[in-house]
Amino acid sequence: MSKEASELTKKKIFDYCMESFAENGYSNVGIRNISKGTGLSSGAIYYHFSSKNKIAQFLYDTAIEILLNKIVSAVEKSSNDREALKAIIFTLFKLTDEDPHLMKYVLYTKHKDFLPEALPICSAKPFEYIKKFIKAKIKEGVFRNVDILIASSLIMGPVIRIIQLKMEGVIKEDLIIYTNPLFEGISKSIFKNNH
Amino acid sequence: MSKEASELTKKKIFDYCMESFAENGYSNVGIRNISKGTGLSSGAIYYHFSSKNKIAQFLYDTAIEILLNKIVSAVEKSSNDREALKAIIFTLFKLTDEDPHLMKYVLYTKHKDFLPEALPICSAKPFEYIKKFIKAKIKEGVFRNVDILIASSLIMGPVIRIIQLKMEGVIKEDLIIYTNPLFEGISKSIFKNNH
DNA sequence: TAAAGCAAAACGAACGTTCTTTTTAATTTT
DNA sequence: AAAATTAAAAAGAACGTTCGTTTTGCTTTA
Repeated sequence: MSKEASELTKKKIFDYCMESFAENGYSNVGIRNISKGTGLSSGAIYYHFSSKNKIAQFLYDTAIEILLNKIVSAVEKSSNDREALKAIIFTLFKLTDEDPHLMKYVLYTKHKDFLPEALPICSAKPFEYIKKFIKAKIKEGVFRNVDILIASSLIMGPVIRIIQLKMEGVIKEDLIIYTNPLFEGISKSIFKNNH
Repeated sequence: MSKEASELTKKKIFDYCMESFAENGYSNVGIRNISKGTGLSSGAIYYHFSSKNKIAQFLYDTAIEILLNKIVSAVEKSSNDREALKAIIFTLFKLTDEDPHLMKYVLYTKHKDFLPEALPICSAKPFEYIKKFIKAKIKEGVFRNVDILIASSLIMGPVIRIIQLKMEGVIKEDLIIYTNPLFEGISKSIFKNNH
């Protein structure tokens, strides 16, 4: 069988599990369920992944990497501090709109329950990157001089909250429309100069 | 057998399950585990609760009620708007310090995974109460006139974020020490007049 | 024709739950 | 007051089912 076909079935497993783990929870998704959902046999699944848990790990690692890349490139494209912060918010909202399952799996899942050695999500690379960004802006005197935990909570708290409201079905619309109003609110709490 | 003794064993099951469900996740806690943890037999457990799921429901309902009572009484004791908001934050932080398992079970659990008809936590009574409070303050012109979703995210987002950081082990200290600095930050984003 | 890809059946362990039996404590009877 | 009765409480084995995983064997492709 061709290598592309093999990669295709692997992708099929990936996609279905991302959606199903996110929507139904890891423990509620069995191999037989994945089998039915992908149209593959359990043997085929175990040919591509050595265990159910390894699928979850792979999903996690991949999702974290995607998220990190998007955030880094969003920040690097920005030409000033306010733009950078807004870009972070926009990127997270946009990704939630475009790939809700991925975002749900990353931000709305207790990975510790089935990935014992996974870092708490706030300590994962994307959020460590944001934390570093915030730290730098405090040091530069752009953000108010408050405890880093306070600062990152004031900034990321509302963002993550909005995303969770979307995931819980409270918000129906695309999240990107909330970028500006939320940014305005966050700005007032964290920027030293609100010109 | 005495009624008090019966209530005591029920409490024993309650306490162990609250802790164990919160720390290990509902699916990872079996009846045999509860049996071992409480020193009771599975028969004894099923004598007091008709199913494992019913235990989880009971925990949820009880926790929600405790939370609601604390928040309502905190708000009602306050003599002005700023005090009221600070009291909400303080109450949530204090409860997290005093009963981390309860708070973890309420705020850090995907109840939908095992309680199919549970409301999303943000739509549960305590948070609906807070939402009403925020709505009223917007109407009164105390808070800025922004979308209610934005307002509640700006206010509760950072609070919940701090609580989650504590639950993930990132924060070691008691949360109540963060009440004032966080309140100051949130104030700037939401109050019309920051005197 | 060897290897890769997959299907299907089967395995043992663990699950939630049920069942029967025993223990315990309070109440009633003598 | 002691003995008998009753019902609640708890124990623990057993049940059927589902779980993740393994095994075996058949296709299909390089």
